[in-house]
Amino acid sequence: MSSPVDPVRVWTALSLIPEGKVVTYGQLAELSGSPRSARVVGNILKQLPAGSHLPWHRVINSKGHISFPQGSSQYAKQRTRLEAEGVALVAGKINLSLYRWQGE
DNA sequence: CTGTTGACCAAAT
DNA sequence: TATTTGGCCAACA
Repeated sequence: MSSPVDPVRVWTALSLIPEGKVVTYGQLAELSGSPRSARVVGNILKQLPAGSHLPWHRVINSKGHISFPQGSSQYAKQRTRLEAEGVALVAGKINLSLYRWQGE
């Protein structure tokens, strides 16, 4: 029994992530009601309009890394936004046990 | 229809 | 500890 991924639920869950906290793609998938759809969530984020106010930068992968190639403008953007809200990267990596959002 | 791809993940090697 | 492998789901050719 598989439920399709509803982009609206992803956007909603995303909007609830507090400043200074992060979630993984897999976690956002389960918060959206589709526990096995981490990759699909990534695709949905990719398709967000440029002007979106949603905190897409608070989503990282399970290793604590930003899922963009280092040196890309997107990587720089995400990193800058994270650090601006107090999320530190040590050796390019975020400490999940410290910054991961524990849900509501 | 089959095969490939991807802002992913966890287990096995 | 580092890589590879297999699984996942949706979109696309």
